[in-house]
Amino acid sequence: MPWPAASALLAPLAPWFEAVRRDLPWRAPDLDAPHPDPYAVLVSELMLQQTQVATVVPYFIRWMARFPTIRALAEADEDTVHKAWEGLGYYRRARFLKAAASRIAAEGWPGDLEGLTDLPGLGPYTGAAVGSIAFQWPAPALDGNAFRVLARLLLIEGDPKARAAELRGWLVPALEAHGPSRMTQALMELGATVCAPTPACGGCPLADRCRARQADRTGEIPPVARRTPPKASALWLLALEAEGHLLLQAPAAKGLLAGLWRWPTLDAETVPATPGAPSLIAWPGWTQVYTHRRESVSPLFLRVEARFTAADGLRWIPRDELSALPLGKRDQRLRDLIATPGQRPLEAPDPAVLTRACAAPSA
DNA sequence: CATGCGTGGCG
DNA sequence: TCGCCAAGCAT
Repeated sequence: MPWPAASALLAPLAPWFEAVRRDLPWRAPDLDAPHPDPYAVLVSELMLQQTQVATVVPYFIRWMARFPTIRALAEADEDTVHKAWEGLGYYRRARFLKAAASRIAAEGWPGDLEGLTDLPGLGPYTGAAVGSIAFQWPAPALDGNAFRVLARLLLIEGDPKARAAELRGWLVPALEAHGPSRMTQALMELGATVCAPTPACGGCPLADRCRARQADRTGEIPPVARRTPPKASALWLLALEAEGHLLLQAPAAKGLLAGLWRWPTLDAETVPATPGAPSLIAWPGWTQVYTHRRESVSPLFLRVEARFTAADGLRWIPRDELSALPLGKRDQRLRDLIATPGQRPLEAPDPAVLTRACAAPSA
């Protein structure tokens, strides 16, 4: 069955959004004008990738105070940028955002959708979101929310992302009729608050025309994708102190927690626990969960007499400079622990083994 | 194109 | 406790 015209089908979304929309710090009051600060839209959209609104709000406010303009961000150093992103996750977004700011500072804002999508960290969704919300271009932005709403409304079988191009073309007249910024945000807001994975159809402005609802199939549209189970590992997380300095691993260029400083880790499989361990302080461990990994973390604190020549990638950091370094949640947790008294462990690795593992190979 | 990338909240 | 997932993107 062919789809009805988008402009008429989605018309109830516009007044609904005007009535329910939240006053978020990146939103402009006037939905019909270009946004007064496209940079604010860019920042918010990068932060909102795979991240919920409530989590983003405080980060956005601090970020805009710290880097108020494209130029301020373009000129910032990488540790500062990561520090402002610390705890938000998916840290390469921070590097992409800085790289995008550098390009915009040098070349100005792109003049079309393709130019936006070519910026680092901007794909089909984010490019269209910035284009429609910041510049009022009729570029449909399809995120997970929008795909779910449209899949149900139009009763699309299978993965709606496979029909993204078709859906975007279908949506353009609706954006032109009701306003690109208004329609883009309304579609996502509906998916986030009403047409959620478990829908609340009673509050939906499109309930009377929703094909999935008419077929009583909202529970199975769209289908949920299977995901690969996380890999499990176990490690010692080591805070090693000497002469008022702590041993940290410098940021990696790619991979998990790239761009962040980390405590040295030792594979718990290769460094067996030994009873005693008199000079160590340990705390009860915890399970650290990432998207594709589960780490069983055992935090340790070891003081040694003198700084030794550290292994490649490890650096001695003065204790009072530690708080300025960006760390992931796992490493923040040990940073917090060493500020408080600990307990002697019953089981821990041999301190000599830990020290040796962090030292440069002797000549 | 399947996989990797963080974290917090929810049922 | 645990699995699911949230305004995706790059490789």
